[in-house]
Formats: sequence, structure tokens, C-alpha cells
Amino acid sequence: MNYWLMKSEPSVYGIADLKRDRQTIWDGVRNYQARNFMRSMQVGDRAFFYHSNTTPPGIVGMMQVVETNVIDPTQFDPQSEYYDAKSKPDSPRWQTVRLEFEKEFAEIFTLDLLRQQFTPDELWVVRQGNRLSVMPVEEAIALRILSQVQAI
DNA sequence: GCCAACGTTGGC
DNA sequence: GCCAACGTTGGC
Repeated sequence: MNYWLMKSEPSVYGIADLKRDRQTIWDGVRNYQARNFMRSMQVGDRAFFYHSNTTPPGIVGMMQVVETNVIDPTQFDPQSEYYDAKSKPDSPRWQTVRLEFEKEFAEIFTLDLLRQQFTPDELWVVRQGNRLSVMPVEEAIALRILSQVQAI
């Protein structure tokens, strides 16, 4: 079982949306490194839900991977902003995962707090200029974060 | 809204 | 295969 961190802008899709939907396909990722991490995910892995582009940014909850190697349907949808004309149905470029809501934190674990507790080597999200939207989190780091939060 | 960081594209 | 131009991310 591995831990991950996945970013989303709450104005696009936030923890409240996942709580309502219970499950979601994590679509729209168009970065190869992020995609490769999602390809390596396994059922039962847990992921921190990170709110980006908001005040303050930070981790707001936990999700669980319930299905792997999901073809991102938006790549074939010309109406979607994530449409990829170069991706063909017989060899899709973009795979993702299905995630299930696990819990929402009583309080956001802010980026500022993460910076105070972890070095950029320990936790990639605190690296300056990091634009990666899916990244691994070491178990020891994940457990330190989880020991400091309460679920709603 | 600004802009630094940085990934991608495409001409050569 | 280099790299300038361009587009996007995301903190502030």
C-alpha cells in the first residue's frame, strides 16, 4: 500500500464534490510524470487530496484508489477541454484511477504548515515551483501528517 | 492579477 | 537533438 498526493483546484473539483459523489475518475491530467505515477497506483493505495490555487492551499482529506488503469474518457471528447486529438482509442495516452472518498479533515493542513515540518526532499509538494499534480508520499511522512489531523 | 518556474512544441 | 518561444501551473 502506497501513499500519494493529488492536487485539484476546489473551484474545479474539491473535497466537497468528492464527498457528495463518493467516487470519481481523476480525469484531465495531461502531464506524463503525473500519468506515470497514476499508472503505478494499486487498488487500496491512499491519496491526500490537496487543494491548489486557493487560500490557503493545503491538504484537506483522504481518498482511496478503488480502480486502476482507467482510460480517461475526456481525451476522446472533442467538447472537453482535456480533449487530445493525438490520442487514439486503440492506444490511449492517458490512464487514470477511480478514487473513493475516505475522509475530510476537520481543518486544512496548510502548505505553510507542511513547509514548517518537512523538507523539499521529504515531501515534493513543498518544493519551490513544483507543478506536478500527482506525486508519491513516503509512508513515514504520510503517517506523521495523519497523526496530526482529525476527520470531520 | 502578477509572474517565476517549468513542461511542451516545433523550427532548424 | 537543441533550444527559443510559448503556454500553463499555482503561490502569493
